[in-house]
Amino acid sequence: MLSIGTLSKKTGTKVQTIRYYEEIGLLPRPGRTAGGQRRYHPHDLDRLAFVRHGRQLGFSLDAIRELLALSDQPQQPCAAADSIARRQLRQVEQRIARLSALKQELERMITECAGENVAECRVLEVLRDHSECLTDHDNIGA
Amino acid sequence: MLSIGTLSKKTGTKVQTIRYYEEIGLLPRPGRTAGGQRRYHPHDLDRLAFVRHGRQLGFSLDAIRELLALSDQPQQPCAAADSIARRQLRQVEQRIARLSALKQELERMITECAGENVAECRVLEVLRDHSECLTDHDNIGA
DNA sequence: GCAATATCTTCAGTGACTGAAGAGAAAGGC
DNA sequence: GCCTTTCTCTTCAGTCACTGAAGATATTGC
Repeated sequence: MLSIGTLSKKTGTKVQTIRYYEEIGLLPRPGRTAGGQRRYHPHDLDRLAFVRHGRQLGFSLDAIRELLALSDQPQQPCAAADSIARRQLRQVEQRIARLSALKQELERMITECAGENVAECRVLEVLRDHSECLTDHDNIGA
Repeated sequence: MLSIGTLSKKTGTKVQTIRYYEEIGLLPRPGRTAGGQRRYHPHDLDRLAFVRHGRQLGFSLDAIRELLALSDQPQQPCAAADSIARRQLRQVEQRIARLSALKQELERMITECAGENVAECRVLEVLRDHSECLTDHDNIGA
């Protein structure tokens, strides 16, 4: 039986985060001691590690919820898990593409900065200049 | 004199977002019609475009606030703007590095997925397997 | 038995918006 | 001038994924 602090240390998850996952139903409600403290099975540690690993891979908690539901039914075909992962991969690729464009623009701003005073500063000029504006006006999510 | 809707269309910013920027002091409080509707100067349009462009480059609103303050004082040396941009560049590079690692791991998950049923699904296996866990336990921010 | 540490609940806050409700203002057409 | 449609107003709550703090109680180690 593991305390919440032990789970926290073993997974690198803050105690409050573990309680938060419980609250939103990602982790089952654990048993309690006579005094009301949570006590976990090793099984719960695995589940939490799964969640954290998914987060580190950039999955949303909703996606992780789906993946957990899949992994609870081992007879299902794995196409669903595959498609979740592919969706995630596409999102990651999009973010990389967008960030690479930003990187280029930032580098250009910096290298072209004359270093004199703000009036000629390339950094501010780029931000001011509407014509160089990136044209996609939807998500920023950088 | 421009209505908030015109600003919204010209910059691709939602009306509520413009009001939000006003509320947090990024945009000055505009004049009002007799009926209480906001009316903007072209000057305000430029400022909003500056903000939005900064956001698209991944600057936080706080960073943009600093940049705006700099651009309001054109006699200052531009070292400050430069250092904000460099900081931003470093952050962007870090995000790209992290996302590239995620991309690799996701690709590996997907290509190795046998496609049979969940029990052998590589996607879920990777998430379950603690030993393959990325070792940095701090920020996720993907 | 006591002190130190861990855990409890509850609430509020973060960043950067977004959405909705319900009411009033402006604009265009006739 | 009136009517309808569209715009805008304020206010409040919600999003995501946590994070922090206050004040009280439990457990652990010595």
